[in-house]
Amino acid sequence: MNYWLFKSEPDCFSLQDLKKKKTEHWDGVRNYQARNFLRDEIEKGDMVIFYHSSCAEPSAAGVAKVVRSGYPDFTAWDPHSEHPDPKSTKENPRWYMVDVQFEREFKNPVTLREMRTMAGLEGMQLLAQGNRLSVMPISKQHFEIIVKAGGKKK
DNA sequence: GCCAACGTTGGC
DNA sequence: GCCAACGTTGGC
Repeated sequence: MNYWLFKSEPDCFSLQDLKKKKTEHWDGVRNYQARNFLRDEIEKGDMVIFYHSSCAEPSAAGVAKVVRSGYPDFTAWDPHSEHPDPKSTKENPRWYMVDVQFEREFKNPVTLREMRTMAGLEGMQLLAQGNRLSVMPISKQHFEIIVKAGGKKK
């Protein structure tokens, strides 16, 4: 089993939105490196840190679980979707997505600011300078440290 | 809103 | 295949 970190802008789609919907497809990723993870490496049963980016307090908000591995992102085919791509077709899909299920909301969201100073998170890709990937791997150790710091919400 | 870091595009 | 121009991300 592998661990991942997914970024989302909470104004767009937050962990609380996922909580309400229970399960949702993680569509709209339009970056090849992230696409390769979604298509080739992320498997059913993998765990995900749900990270809120581009907001007042960027932070790890909770945990989600992958319930369906990579399949074509059909929103790319729809000219009226958020992220249409006319070069992606049903016959030759360019973009992929997975389905995630709500697992846990942290009692205390773990802010980026905190993560930069927390022991044991050295080398985490999220903390690397200029990191822009919206889907990235995270080690089991780093995953567990963040989950522990986040705590359980009743 | 600014801007550094990065990915993508397209002319050559 | 290089690289300048451009667009986007995302923290601050």
